[in-house]
Amino acid sequence: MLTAGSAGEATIATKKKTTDKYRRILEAAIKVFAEQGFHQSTVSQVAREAEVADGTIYLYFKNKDDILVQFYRFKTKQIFERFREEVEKADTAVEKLQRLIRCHLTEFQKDRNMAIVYQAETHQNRRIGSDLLREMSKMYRDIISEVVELGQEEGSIRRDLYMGLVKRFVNGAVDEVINSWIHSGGKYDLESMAEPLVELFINGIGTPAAAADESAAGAASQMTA
Amino acid sequence: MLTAGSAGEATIATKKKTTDKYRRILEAAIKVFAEQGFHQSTVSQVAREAEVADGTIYLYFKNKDDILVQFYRFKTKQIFERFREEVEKADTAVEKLQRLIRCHLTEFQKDRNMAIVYQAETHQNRRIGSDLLREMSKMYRDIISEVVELGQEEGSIRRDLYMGLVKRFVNGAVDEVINSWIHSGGKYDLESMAEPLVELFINGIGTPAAAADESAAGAASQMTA
Amino acid sequence: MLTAGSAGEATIATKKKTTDKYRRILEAAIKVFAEQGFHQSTVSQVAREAEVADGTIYLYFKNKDDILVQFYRFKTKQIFERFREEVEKADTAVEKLQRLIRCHLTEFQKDRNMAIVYQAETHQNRRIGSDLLREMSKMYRDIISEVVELGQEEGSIRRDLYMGLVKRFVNGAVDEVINSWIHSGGKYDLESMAEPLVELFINGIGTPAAAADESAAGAASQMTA
Amino acid sequence: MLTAGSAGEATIATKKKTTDKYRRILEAAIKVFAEQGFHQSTVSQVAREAEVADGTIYLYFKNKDDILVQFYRFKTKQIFERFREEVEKADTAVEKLQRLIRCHLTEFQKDRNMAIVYQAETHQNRRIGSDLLREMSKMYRDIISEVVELGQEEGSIRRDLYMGLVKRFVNGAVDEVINSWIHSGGKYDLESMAEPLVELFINGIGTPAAAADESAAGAASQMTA
DNA sequence: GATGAATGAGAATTCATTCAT
DNA sequence: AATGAATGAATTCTCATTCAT
Repeated sequence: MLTAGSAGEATIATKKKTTDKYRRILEAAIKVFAEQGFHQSTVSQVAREAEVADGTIYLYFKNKDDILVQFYRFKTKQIFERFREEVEKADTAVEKLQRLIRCHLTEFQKDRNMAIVYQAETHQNRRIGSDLLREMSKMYRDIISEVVELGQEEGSIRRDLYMGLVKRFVNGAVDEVINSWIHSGGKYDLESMAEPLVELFINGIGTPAAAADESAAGAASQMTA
Repeated sequence: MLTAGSAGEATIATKKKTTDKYRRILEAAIKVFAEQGFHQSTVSQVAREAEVADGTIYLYFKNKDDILVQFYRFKTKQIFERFREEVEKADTAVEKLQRLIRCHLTEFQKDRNMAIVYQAETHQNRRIGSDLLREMSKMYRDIISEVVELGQEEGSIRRDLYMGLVKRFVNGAVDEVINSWIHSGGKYDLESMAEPLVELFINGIGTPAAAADESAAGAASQMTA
Repeated sequence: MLTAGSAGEATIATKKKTTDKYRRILEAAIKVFAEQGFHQSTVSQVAREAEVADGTIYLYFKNKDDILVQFYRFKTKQIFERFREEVEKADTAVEKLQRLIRCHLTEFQKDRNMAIVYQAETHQNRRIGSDLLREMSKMYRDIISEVVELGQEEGSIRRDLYMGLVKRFVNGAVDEVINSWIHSGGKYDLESMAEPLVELFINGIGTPAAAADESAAGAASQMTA
Repeated sequence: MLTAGSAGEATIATKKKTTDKYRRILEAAIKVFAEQGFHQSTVSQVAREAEVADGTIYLYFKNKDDILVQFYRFKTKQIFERFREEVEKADTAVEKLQRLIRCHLTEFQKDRNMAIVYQAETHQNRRIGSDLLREMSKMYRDIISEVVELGQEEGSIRRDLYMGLVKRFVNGAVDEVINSWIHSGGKYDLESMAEPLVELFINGIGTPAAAADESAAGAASQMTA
């Protein structure tokens, strides 16, 4: 999970060892943070879990906060790269959306510790610089935009949508599904929620008949900003 | 906001003063926590903001955590009572849903500090006993259930819905809308998001045509558990 | 136990009530101190036990330490008056000694809380001014001196004794017997230890034969200062 | 005094330093506690006296109480080992008793701070687990038992003795002699009290004549349990 | 690079004492 | 005299961070 894929598979032994230790610390940190929460965790606990000395951590990270920031930055980048890959595999908007959501759920299901820390920090917006948060938000929005715009061209997605709201609508629902899964102790299969969730995004909870009625009133009040 | 409505509107002067100080501390705490985060805030800062001595806080709260717990417990109760009231004012399911969402957004818009602390804790699930969190989740689910079931009877809401997912779908989207508003610095009007959001819940983002296509495939994969 | 016998049975109602409260606080304090130790006890606990307000305590006592000092001063005086009375009732030295020891044990057995606090403070020599402690030590020594001197005149007590040592010898043994009793939970009868203890003081643990041998060597090394 | 003899005389420099610091803290603590009393002393004062940082203390001791407990446990063990050694050096009961008492007094005279803290805690029975206290009491009793039983076989010590009482009799007297010495400011020679004290234990304060009279009455009331 | 002992600033909490009512 | 809410100084303990080895 935390493989620094882009780090270029260091060729020198020393470098390799170094990277190893970096990864070991990061993974240990996520485990400890997931179990106890960031504030309740101590640098010593992370060091013990990583089987390094306390001081060693400061050779790889500026300070305790930096562990979280580096994790978050790396993970965000990694996840969005995966998202892009997945979305590109499909042709239609609906299929793209489905792949996006499934990928999102699958990635978080694969590593529950990561999921816990990632979700907690996303909603904490303090330690993680708000720049990073904004950037992340934008990346998500860009993906959604692309998909929605494609759907609009295809005729499968409505044209009267406020993109900012659609992004929050999708992102919020997925996040909540993940949070519920975390709180449940990760007992059920998260990935299987992808399809029904997308179906809700597309069709909503209303009946077609009601939708027809609603559309008259609703469309009028639509935000278009 | 933080008026302990049920505390019995103390008639004696002494009692009144006591309640006053309790409220002053609670309000100060929420302000400080909102600005700096719970962990970054010190009891001394709260005391200074409330203009009381550090020790005074411990006359009203068991410890630092207890401030948050009492706030959360009280606020949750208060909010859900408001939700119930609002929902009952309307007759149709769609109207009920609209009132619920609008009320939710309005309440949080009214007090940004409260909103910040409340949202952060809801996604923190450490300090706040998970019992309280579960209970809160259930309350939300119950309200949604009622509305959805009414809609199903009316014929305005689909019958093939997995209630657990619908709850997360709605709750998640609303939460994300609130979070975005908080991060934006509370600059725009939150309440105005209610209508378009509900419209999305009802109709989804798909076009009726696409919905017709999708329903064939989608309905088959619907969770009904 | 804590009746201020010498206070003169106040004749005015107000005065009586006042004295009552003073006694109530003192008794409550001894109970609380005995159960938890002086430092572990709080003024509030004493107030609660005495059923008065915290502030009331400061109308009768200068501060927390003063409660202990007043108790100790009063109790010491009371005890030594009793000791004197008892000693005077007998004619022979041995009988006087027996009455003294029995009285000592009986008084402490009568009120275990008092015993606990008294013994602890006697060996603490910090809070209690060392003046008081010295005075107490002197009183004990004076009583012992009298008895021993009488015995020497009678011919029942040896003449080659260093009084300071005899006082410690007797006082130490009695104290230890009381301490053991306290630690045992006050389960057995303390008073019944008086007679065998005095018998030990008088005869020692050696056999007469050995004593004869020993006396030759022992007497030579006797302190006479 | 506080040398952790059994700690294995660390051979590595690092280890040595560690042990050094442990001892430095312990010695500083005893000094500070002796001067001000345990409760009146602060961890900071101990740290200052030991010339270490406050936090360093917590590397070697679980908490403030633990300093006292470790001191007491170690000292108790050390003292009783010395007692045993001394007792074994002599052949007759009287000589053994003399060596025991002299050793007891000598050890406490050697280190007045230790003596103050040790005596205070022995009579405090709160912080020090009562298990430890009971164990200590038992050790003392065992030594006394051995000596007394030997004396009974030799014919130098009376057979009609209640061992529990004899132990308190001896222990109490010695303790009181030490306490008096402490309160006097440690001015005179404590060791010199050993011989006259033992002489008192053996022969008592009565004259042989009186003893003869007394024995008739006394023996009858002797506890034999 | 790696270590881990040492540091000391900082935080929560307690509680004796005061004082307005 | 009595109250008890309020105070704030004082204390213990934690833990991120440093640095000599």
